[in-house]
Amino acid sequence: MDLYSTLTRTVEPLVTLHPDKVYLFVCGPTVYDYSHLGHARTYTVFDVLARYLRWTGKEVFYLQNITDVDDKIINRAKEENVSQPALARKFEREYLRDMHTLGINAVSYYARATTHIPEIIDQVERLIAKNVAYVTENGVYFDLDTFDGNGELSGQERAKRVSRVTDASKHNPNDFALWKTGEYGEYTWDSPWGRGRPGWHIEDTAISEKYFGQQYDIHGGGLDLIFPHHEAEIAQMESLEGRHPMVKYWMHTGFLTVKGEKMSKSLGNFITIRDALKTWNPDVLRYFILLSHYRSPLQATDEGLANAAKGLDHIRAVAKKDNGANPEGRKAFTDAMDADLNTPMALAAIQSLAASGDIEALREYGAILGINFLRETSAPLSVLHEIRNELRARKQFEVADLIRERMVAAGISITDAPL
RNA sequence: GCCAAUGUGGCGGAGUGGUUACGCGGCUGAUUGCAGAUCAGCUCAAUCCCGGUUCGAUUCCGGGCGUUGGCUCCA
Repeated sequence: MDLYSTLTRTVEPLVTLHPDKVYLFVCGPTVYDYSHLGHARTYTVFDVLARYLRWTGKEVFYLQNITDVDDKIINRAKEENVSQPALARKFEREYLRDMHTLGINAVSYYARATTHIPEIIDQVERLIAKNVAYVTENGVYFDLDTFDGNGELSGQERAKRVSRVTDASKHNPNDFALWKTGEYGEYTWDSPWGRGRPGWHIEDTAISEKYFGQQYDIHGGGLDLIFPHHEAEIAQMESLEGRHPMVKYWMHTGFLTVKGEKMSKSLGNFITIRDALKTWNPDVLRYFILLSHYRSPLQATDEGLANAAKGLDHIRAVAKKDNGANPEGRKAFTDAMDADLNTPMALAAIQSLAASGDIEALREYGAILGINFLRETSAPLSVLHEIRNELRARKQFEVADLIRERMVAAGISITDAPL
């Protein structure tokens, strides 16, 4: 399989550090609010990546962190007059529920920042010992002047203002916090530098180092994390022992936009996953997301979703008779997936598999994409269908139509064959 | 200002140095208790602009313009 890496800006064959094993780390959300369609996109993409790699026979350790200590959480908890842990746990639960609904189930392990404080403190201590970090009265900062590789990922030379904290105690405005001393309510811990809490970037490297070591295969996340977050991760991790690159394949998903603007919590233009699910079912959402390549921008519009719903319906309507394997169609599918996870092309292959009636492939590939391409026929439903057909055969159309009307109202589409 | 992504038909959205997927929509016919769906066929139609390389560029190179984003928390 070939993958595009932001680090080299090219598509390269995936060569993992250990044959047949893939270590995949994806930045999870900060749990201070409901997740929106932008999150749905990113996590659907990596869900499909992990499923596909596993399908090809690789053992995938898919690690995702949950940022549950952060300014946003502190502020939000204060606003809502609840404790930080209560707020974080609540939105973590909601996040996981949304993921479950969307069929996102490939993550091997979710790691909370707050349950890895000893690892974080340990990593900060080692960075200080390496003389790449220094202690001030406000906390511990990373000394960016010691790291030559900064800017390699984002293309920004000598990246400026990595930290949002303007703190006179810093040697350089670019330096970012590893540990912030102070009292921050429930989420404050003792450390060699005084009570406080971790900086944003250090949690990811502490967690990934614990489970993967200092080098691993794929690091994913949204495009918005390249700078400064991922740059900072590289600086931290590669400063420990100088292993370079910390990660060879940096995968970044394109933005989901609404009316031409990026969907984000700060802009307030976001559509939450649960709201979207009121109108569209999870299969349609996944189909819509995979209809465009993961690095392209994707417009969230009702027309686009409706288009996706119709397209998926079409596949299900066509895929009826089992005509056996369609080797060209199968090869087209895997070729597309191998080509930097080209899901739009893979879905084109699905169309031809449906048209030719390769039911087995549709079932198998549907499991990779997390989409059911076959019409569901539960036992009660098929009984209902049988009864309707019997009624139609007896020309009792009034009752048959009533049943159809009710079923459609309940969201179950019906296709009658000619009598 | 610096950095990055992106710019394809009525719409969504791929690939490609020469014949441009796939879907949605549109049209015609078949089929049909009706609706829908399906089947056959059709139409339709696009590669931001200007240069360069080339027999030939939408594709490669250079420049420009537009859009979105990053430089502040963000998937």
